Amino acid sequence: MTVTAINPDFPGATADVAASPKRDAIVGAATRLFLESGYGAVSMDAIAAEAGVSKRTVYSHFENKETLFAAVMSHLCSSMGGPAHDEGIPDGPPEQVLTDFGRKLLTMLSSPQALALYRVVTAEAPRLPELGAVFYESGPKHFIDKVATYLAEQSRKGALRVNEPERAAAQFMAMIKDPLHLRLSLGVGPAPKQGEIDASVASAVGVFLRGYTAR
Amino acid sequence: MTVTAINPDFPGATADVAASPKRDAIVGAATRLFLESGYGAVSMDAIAAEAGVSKRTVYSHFENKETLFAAVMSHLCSSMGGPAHDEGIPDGPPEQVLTDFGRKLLTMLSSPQALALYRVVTAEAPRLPELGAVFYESGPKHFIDKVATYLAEQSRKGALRVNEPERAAAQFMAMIKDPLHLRLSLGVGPAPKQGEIDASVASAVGVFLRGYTAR
DNA sequence: GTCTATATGAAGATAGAC
DNA sequence: GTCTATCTTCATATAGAC
Repeated sequence: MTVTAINPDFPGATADVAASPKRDAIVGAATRLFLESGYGAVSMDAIAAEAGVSKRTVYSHFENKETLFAAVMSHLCSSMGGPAHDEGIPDGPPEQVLTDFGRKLLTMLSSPQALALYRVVTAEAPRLPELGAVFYESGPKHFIDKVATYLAEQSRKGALRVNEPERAAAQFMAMIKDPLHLRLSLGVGPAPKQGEIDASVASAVGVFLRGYTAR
Repeated sequence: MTVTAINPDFPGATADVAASPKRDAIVGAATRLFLESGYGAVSMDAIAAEAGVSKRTVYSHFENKETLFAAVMSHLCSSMGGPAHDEGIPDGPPEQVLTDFGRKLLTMLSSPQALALYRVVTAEAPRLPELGAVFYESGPKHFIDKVATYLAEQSRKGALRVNEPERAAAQFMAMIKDPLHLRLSLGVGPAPKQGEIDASVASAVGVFLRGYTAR
């Protein structure tokens, strides 16, 4: 699913038309700098320097800073999650499937890139409402829908008892994500070790399954 | 618990010394503007105008913009949560107590003020690590600790079966908070109605209790 | 398309009078 | 302590040559 499909009016959502090397360099440089320091703290001078082009070149490709930012965010949102974004959730026993999915998800969300994107989007969402919406749809909502579909199917099979698949999926994602992600997004504590991720996921999956297992 | 008690080194954490009317006006104006637009987008001119004083007066009370920001954030963190901040969790049956606590918490977290504070802190945390830490301790961690204490006590009484109270408390908070808060913090969707909050809390409490009830 | 150089405006911070 | 007026810096955006 492309961002364009979600909202064609979001600036920068129009497809990456001609693959220009300098344009790519500009977008790449802007991506690094925006994720590192946020929108306001990055100057067009810095972007030009990081990209190895002149400032005039930046302005020949993008009307202004806002447009460039929108293009960068749009691209990041659509490519977020990497391979996991397009993979479906396989059929299988809930404990194994949810544990596997939860580990992948939490590992991804704990990455410095994902945290930086989340921070920037959260910060700029009030100013750019479309940005928040696009991020939510292509990120959290996208994964919630996948889990909800899986839960509904398992419920149909009798493996689980889930009356509101979307709400249950959001609760699952919350328990997987929030305890660690909240700390990390505030910069509290070090990067998590694999064992920490595994333990958090295992506990969350346990609570969730006890809460939603048919009896 | 004051911010000073958490980290005396956090700039602005020193107690509100002399109650000066103009100083209060400046802090009040800065609070409104920072919460509304974030750190970078607010100018010292705007703060002075909003406070009804000259810019020179602002600088006579605060060394620079950073210091003023730290003072505002410090004050907000310590007063966050309103009355609920200092109340303990009463003893009582888990379903009723957790539902009541969850409603209060989610209502507070859904308020425009709390959302604005969360956005600003998240955005500036990478630049000001102490800010993220102070917010986490006086906000999320503070409430997690309360819940953990309650859960441990109920576990001791045999009403619940909780081996890791802190982890369980974080999971509870996550299910209460995240589904709605994530959307709101990204500016997706309208302000929640009371019924929406109640339904979300009721569902989360149900899952949590089924996951942690002794059997 | 790309560069060097520059115009324009805003924001943080200060000078000096009262 | 407080004000008006100003300085300095820097970021967005543009001009004009190649």
